[in-house]
Amino acid sequence: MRMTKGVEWALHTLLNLDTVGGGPIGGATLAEAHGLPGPYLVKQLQQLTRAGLLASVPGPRGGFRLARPISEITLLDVVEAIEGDALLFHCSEIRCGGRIGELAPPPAGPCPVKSAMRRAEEALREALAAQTLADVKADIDRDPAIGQAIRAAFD
Amino acid sequence: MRMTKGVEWALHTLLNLDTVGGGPIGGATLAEAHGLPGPYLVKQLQQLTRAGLLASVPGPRGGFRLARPISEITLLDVVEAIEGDALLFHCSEIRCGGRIGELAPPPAGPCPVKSAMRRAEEALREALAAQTLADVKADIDRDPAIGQAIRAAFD
DNA sequence: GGCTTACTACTCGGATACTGCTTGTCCGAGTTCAGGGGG
DNA sequence: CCCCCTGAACTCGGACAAGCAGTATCCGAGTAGTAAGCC
Repeated sequence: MRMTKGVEWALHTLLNLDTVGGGPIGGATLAEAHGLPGPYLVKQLQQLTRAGLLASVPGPRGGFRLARPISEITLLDVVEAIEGDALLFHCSEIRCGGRIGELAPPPAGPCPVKSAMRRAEEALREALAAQTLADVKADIDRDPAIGQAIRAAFD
Repeated sequence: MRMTKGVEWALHTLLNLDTVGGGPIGGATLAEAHGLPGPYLVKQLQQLTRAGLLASVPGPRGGFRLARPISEITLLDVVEAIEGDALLFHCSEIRCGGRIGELAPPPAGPCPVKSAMRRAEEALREALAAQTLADVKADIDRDPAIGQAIRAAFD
């Protein structure tokens, strides 16, 4: 039950793109800003592009730019873009296997264990969807020096 | 971001132990009930024992029994026992690495990205802690045939 | 007949292989920009 | 002097290895029950 590093990388990179603004920025440049392995970060950014969070422009002077303002990007959008839409708890329906499955017909309703876990998982998704990247950036901007350093790193 | 199968196995096994009641039940018997690989299920049950949810008794006629009533076992207890207490989102503090880290001193406060993710994760933990195994069992017992089949499988 | 004792069978417990996913890297297709040549 | 064309360099995109955690399995340590032997 561990989240991929790509989520952290994507979040910071999206925030950097908003802080710097302007035209597209190359994947290598974005990676150097945080000391990340360039090609692998690009792999994650491609998933963000497929999810519609980023737009990629090829060729020289190309790179990635935000597809929409960060106030319209939630944490859930980023997590789902990187991690996929696979659920946290996958029910294997083991209640229908083994001796219990042989002795009783498959129950009609959904698995109560699955339902209970699904409720908890829904709480996570709601909490992720309730926060946008703009909220996070407002927290970062309490210290103006940080935004200044980020802009300087991309010159 | 996928939960271990062991969580599902542990939840069903704990519920079975409560349904059957009585003395300890061997790991192999518990595994056959759901058609699970026996030795591996025992490995998970050992973690539940270490967490204080189960009590193990060695020797013939031994096995595992509940260490406390399921009304005092939450979903969070089970998840933490199996998955460990590692957080879902691990912050690598990449904001302090690369060019940004070279240009600016390490920020004082906690990473806002980490804080935002931590809030969402806390919502998950609260939702897991709010549900006990007794709640799940009450849902299962709506169909009396299921409990009957479970008890029959352990005869 | 009752008690002690040794044995056996069954249990948990940890140490040991195997598989799939995360992580990391590389090379190729496509596009823009720049420079040179022609009109 | 302006326009067109060709070349090159830089970008993204997907295909290709390495490391690690989850998955599955096995064998050893320990204990209770049992049966035999002795008093």
